[in-house]
Amino acid sequence: MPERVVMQVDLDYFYAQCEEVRNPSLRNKPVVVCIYSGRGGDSGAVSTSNYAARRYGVRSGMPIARAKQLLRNVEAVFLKADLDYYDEVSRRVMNILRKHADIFEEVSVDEAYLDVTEKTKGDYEAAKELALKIKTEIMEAENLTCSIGIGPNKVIAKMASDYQKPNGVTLIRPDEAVGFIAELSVDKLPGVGAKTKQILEEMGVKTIRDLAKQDPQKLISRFGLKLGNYLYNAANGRNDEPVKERLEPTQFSRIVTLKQDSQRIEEIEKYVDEICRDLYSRVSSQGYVFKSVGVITVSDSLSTCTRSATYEHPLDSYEALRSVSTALLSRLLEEEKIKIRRVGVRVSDLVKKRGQRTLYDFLTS
DNA sequence: GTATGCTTTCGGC
DNA sequence: TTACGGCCGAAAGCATAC
Repeated sequence: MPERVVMQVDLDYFYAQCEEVRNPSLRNKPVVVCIYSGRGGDSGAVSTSNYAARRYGVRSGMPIARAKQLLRNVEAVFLKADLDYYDEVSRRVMNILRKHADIFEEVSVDEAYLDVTEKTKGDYEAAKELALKIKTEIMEAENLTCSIGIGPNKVIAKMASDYQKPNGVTLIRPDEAVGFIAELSVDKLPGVGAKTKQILEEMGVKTIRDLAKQDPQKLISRFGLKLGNYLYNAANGRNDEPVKERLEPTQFSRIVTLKQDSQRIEEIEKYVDEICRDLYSRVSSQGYVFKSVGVITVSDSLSTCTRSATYEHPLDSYEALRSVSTALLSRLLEEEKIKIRRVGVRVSDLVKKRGQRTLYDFLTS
């Protein structure tokens, strides 16, 4: 296969940066974007924060009360996340990115891969020019900065964009890839979290250079065929995962925090009813029915439990979703003697309703 | 034993 | 000192069929 040119674009501290754009007086101050649980006070978690807040140790996922503690002596701003607004900004930015790619893959609200092999004719200098042009265009249209990584595959492009942020451009040519990642810690490799890192550490593997020298059979026996092969190849700068368009969502879910912890099914069912109503209207308005339904619970000790069911024919009404969800919930509550803090419902195995144009139809028309 | 498909958990943002 | 969201996609885990 001829050498590819892959670009990864990451919008910097996205939610907090959107807030700075909407209200420029926030710049220079620590900004913490929060999702409140609805239990009152500071109950909830930090979604993201700007770099001024990060300097004080604020991190995504942290309890809001802890972030307030870290920022107690500072003039900081805490905001409730406005997800609809961020989605709208994201949609406009993705439309800019899409038109510069041969193949475009939207990974999340703030991240995308672009295969630009043909657009650049395989020339890395041209790719760097294109990255600068994209950054300028996003700045002029939305006042947003982003970080861009360019490399011969998705893994190298992602690690390149992580290398210099915020507002960076990092170019790694094919012959530089192995050297660029060699001395980084293994957990810089996408897909290596705390668990894999610890196992590797026990094998005496700390850096990606160490990982690249391992016997691939040994990695496969420890991590399985798929992850073992991935680790071995990625550590050696190789990754053949294609950039591919994601035209349709694969699941929808909605989860809420109860006003207070409960183990009473009648109480929890009230929330499930409401969630099903809301979720069904969202899924239906986007033209989908679904063959799988799952309920998710989070206990008072923050452990997660789920139950799900798959049917041969798609479910296509709120009533069906509610009745399946409550049945799954009662089964879960019988089997697990836990106090529930949060409850949610998920639908997957989506099927497009008849007569609905797919996103693919729309984009290619 | 292996392939397949469904359920549950994990991890990133 | 503690504190704790709402999504998503994909991997891991498990059961079943052959």
